[in-house]
Amino acid sequence: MTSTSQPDPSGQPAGRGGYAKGRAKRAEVIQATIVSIAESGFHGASLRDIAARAGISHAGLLHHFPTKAHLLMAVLEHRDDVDGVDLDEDVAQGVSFIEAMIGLAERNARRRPVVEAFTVLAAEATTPDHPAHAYFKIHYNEAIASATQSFRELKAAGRLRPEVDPEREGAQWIALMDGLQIQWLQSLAEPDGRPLDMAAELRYRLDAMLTTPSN
Amino acid sequence: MTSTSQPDPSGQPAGRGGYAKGRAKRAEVIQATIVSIAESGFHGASLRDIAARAGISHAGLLHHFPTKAHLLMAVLEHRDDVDGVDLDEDVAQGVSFIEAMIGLAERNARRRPVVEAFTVLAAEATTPDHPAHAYFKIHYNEAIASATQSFRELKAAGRLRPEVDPEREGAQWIALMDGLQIQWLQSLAEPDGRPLDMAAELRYRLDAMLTTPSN
DNA sequence: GTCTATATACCGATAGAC
DNA sequence: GTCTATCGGTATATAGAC
Repeated sequence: MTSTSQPDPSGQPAGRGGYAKGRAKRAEVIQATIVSIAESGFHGASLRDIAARAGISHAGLLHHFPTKAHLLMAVLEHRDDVDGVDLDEDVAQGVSFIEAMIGLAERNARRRPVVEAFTVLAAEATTPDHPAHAYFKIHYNEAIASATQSFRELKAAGRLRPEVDPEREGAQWIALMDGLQIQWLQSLAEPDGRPLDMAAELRYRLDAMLTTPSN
Repeated sequence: MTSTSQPDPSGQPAGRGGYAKGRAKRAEVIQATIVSIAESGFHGASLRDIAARAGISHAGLLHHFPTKAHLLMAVLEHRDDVDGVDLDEDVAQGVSFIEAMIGLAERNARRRPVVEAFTVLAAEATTPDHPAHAYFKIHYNEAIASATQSFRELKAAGRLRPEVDPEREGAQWIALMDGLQIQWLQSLAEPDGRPLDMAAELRYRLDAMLTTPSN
């Protein structure tokens, strides 16, 4: 045979693992969308700009994602998949959700466009008619619930100082992460001085609540 | 951070009480801009929508503010003036900056569009080429510096627990305020359940750091 | 100070060729 | 699967009448 690893150029099912080219282009478009939203927000990002970054026309993009809102949802779902894998891995190893969130902050410090995009989207999506509003409502409810539950467990294990209230700390932990992301992004825009260390800030906050140091 | 009075923004010397109508219309436009940015962000807000809310045409609006960016700057400066008056008042009465920020959170809970607009602007403006980028860089540096200094003073007065680090708490205090604003806005979009009490959350956080209850 | 009318550019989305 | 061409709409900004 001639070329060995030709992944179905015709765009047909091909039984097991078809649509390789289509899925690769979709992934490229999703990455381009994250960068564009990071720079301009959802309203400001244009399909033409995103398509150009992905190396296709904007009509070609709309073949993969029928509307701009569909594209946005694909970005959000993709992020859930990526983060979910890492968090599940940590939790499977017995790491508490709170500790896993510090790990997430560490990984985020290596993915600036993702943080930029989600920071602006979370702010935009507080308006009820934003296409990502429902997503962030669920996303935040779950994150706060998980953090709260984690603090409850730490409290039950006697690892939290007596005056610490798990019911408040869950929401405040998520709020702190969001606020630190804004400051981290701003610190990257300042040429002098080193960037904010989000994970170190979170570690400090957690240690301040623990009866014994975390590490 | 100019907390003093505006020297006639219309550009001409008001002399003996001139330009009253122009200034009133400018104020109306600024309020309309806040609402529009709150709903759509800066990129998504349109001059036609803003002008319609203020009861003029978009060309009439551009008579007062030559470009969209000029309009944005006017909004930011106006907010500095309004908040500056309240904060200066508190500080003049001997209230610490941290306590004054809790008061600000209380007032913000009665100004949803302002919080919406500034939450989305702060996120958008982390990109260096956003027209509000320079403003927020200064704004955050000042806010963090003031909060840090306030924590230093509390520490020196022996009112902070020994393990509390004033150098970290200033930035974390501002981060917490930002994150709570996002959650407060989201809580307003949920018909069930009562809204998040930002001031109560901050009071809890402060009390957790103090050797003696704050109030 | 505000308007109508317009210039110029870009938007999201569709149609149809290949 | 991707393209070119195009539709209908809206964007910021300007020109000039009143």
